[in-house]
Amino acid sequence: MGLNERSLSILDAIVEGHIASGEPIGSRTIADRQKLRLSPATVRNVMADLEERGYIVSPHTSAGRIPTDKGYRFYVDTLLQVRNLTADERTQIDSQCSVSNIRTQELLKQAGHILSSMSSYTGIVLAPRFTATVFRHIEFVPLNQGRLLVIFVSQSGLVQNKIIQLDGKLPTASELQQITNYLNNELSGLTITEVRAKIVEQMQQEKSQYDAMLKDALGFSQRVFSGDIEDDVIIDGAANILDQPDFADRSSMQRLFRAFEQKNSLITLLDKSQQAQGVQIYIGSQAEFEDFAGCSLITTNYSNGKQPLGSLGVIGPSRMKYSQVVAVVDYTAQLISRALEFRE
Amino acid sequence: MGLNERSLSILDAIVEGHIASGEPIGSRTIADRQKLRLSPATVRNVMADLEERGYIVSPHTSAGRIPTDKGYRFYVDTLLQVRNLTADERTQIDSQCSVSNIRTQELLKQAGHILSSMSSYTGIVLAPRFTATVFRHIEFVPLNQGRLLVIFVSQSGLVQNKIIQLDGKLPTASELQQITNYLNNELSGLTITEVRAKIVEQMQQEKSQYDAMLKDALGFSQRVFSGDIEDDVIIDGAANILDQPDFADRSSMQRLFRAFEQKNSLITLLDKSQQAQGVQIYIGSQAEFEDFAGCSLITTNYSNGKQPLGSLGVIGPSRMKYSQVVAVVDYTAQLISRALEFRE
DNA sequence: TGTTAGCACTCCAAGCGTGTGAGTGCTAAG
DNA sequence: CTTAGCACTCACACGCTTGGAGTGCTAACA
Repeated sequence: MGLNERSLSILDAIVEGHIASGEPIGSRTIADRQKLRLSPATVRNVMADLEERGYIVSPHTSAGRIPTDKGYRFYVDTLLQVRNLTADERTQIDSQCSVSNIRTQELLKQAGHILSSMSSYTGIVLAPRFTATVFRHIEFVPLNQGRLLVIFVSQSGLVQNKIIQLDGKLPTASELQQITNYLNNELSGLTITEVRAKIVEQMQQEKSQYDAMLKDALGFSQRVFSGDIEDDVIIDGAANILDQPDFADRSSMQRLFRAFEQKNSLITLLDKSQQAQGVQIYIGSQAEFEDFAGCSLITTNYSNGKQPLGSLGVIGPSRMKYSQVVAVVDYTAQLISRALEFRE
Repeated sequence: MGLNERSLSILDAIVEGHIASGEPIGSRTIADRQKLRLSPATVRNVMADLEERGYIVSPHTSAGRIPTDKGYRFYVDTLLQVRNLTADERTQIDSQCSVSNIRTQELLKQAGHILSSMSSYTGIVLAPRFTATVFRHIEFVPLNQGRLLVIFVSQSGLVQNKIIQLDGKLPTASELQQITNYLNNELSGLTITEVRAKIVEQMQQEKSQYDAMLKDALGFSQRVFSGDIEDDVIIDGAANILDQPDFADRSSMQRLFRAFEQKNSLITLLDKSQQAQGVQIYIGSQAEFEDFAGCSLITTNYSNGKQPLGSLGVIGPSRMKYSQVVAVVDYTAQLISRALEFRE
């Protein structure tokens, strides 16, 4: 059932050859550059076998073979040799990243830029889920027309804001201050998810029915924390995919750019990879990845040293320089994790 | 020197014909669809004249004529008839825009989406310059590692934040509160530009040398307000330009997408249009617009009823449905202005 | 039995000549 | 000044040919 030594070696040569050149690879090319000296005819026999098993196809009768998605999958799972970054690449990355004294959001943008520029594909970064971050501070600023601006801050310094419309009477400044103090004391140190639970719990307690301030406080905060906060994805270097001959035709470019604008399917994938361990590779038209047919996505998560916060990675053609990109993604994630280590 | 009635009419027909079809327009086509009945030969004479004056060119000997940038310029300045939006289009726009109870940022994103979807080109929105907005509120949240999160809010509810690194002793909570109160009292109602001036002025006064709190307050705020805050441009529907046959070739697509990623040249243009009155049209390789050769930009500013806040518009090929897009841009700006009327 | 040389076959891509149609500029007549 | 007529140009599509790359198959060989 499995592939023998020789088949592996030939499949490897086909995939790497095709990644390097972009052209279909013929039996001759393989026979020439192969350590185990084989004639093209023998290689052809093996290739016919590999084709039957679905690892490679030929675009037409008289062309060489190119890997299928299954072929790529097999390649990254078993044959791929991840190389280390050169010292040069490393310094290049380090110099693009100023870790200290900077907003988390900026840091993540830098990460996106590093990913795209080092890979020459498209860099993507999923910002930390706000619901998973730890509550630090809340602040109310009354605006005009009965609108109330609510600002909340996570332990790491991530800031989110929301405007709520108050219908009834407006609280006075001192009432607002009271509410602020109350919430800051009660909720500090909880994750947003925990905050939500706590609010619901407290609202059900009898006490809240009689204490007007408490009632207001809970009412506000429920409205604040109830809506979903849109997940934030940073995309850098989308234009790079225009350089890829793999997407030269109009329609596939359109498909990709629309997918980038949509973002949802990216979020799903990045979210999944956030929960996983180590570097993940999604290939071609694998499930949940239809919008990105012909692409591969290499991701891993970043953390604050304690828990995963988000994930980052690179999207490029299936015909991708995996060994390099995996190294870049991995290193960038480490860099970002270290930078965030003391923030959350 | 000027063009006579007939030349105008023919130039108009060429531009509109080419906008509608994308093809070069020949003398025959014009002669057929023209009110003033002229033979193709006569039309040809006029066309030769127009070509000599630089309003049109023919891509090759045996093709019709297409407008030059100068031709488009003349067309939009003198010949363009802006049509009104149909009731249908209007409701379509209105339905895409929920004006109330929403963050300014969201509102502007909606505007971008309206612009791109209604024009089927690319919508762009320049968010209000933070420096031009009116200061409302400042808040300090201490983070770990001597980092201080500063949040400031404009009158309209726009929130910006910044992290500053404190080297020396950290202020206590009550000192921070004092500083907060002081700044909120002193600076409220000023624009950020005025705020900057005031800080400098106060720092020069003798008093600030002796009052430690005041010194801290001024020191912090100088650091906060000194850096430039990146102008924010919203781009929606960049993928739409892939539909345009005008940018079918690889290189011009790349050029455009890179320009979108850069943003600076867009900001320059949008900023300029913010200071101007009414709808502005930039065409082709006009000065400051080299990155967008082959494109036109239609913009106008939006306001809060008192002063211009930012600008919005549409980028598309020079061969653009000007009459429709101008109407869309204009209407959208009105919509946004009305929505922001009571916010600032 | 596995490997290899040889051969016929297929198919793409590039090159070339040709015909066609659209559109022009020019000239001479109205 | 306008127009009909005509010769000319050029892009584009079509068909044809050729060359090369690569395949599958078969038969011989170790």
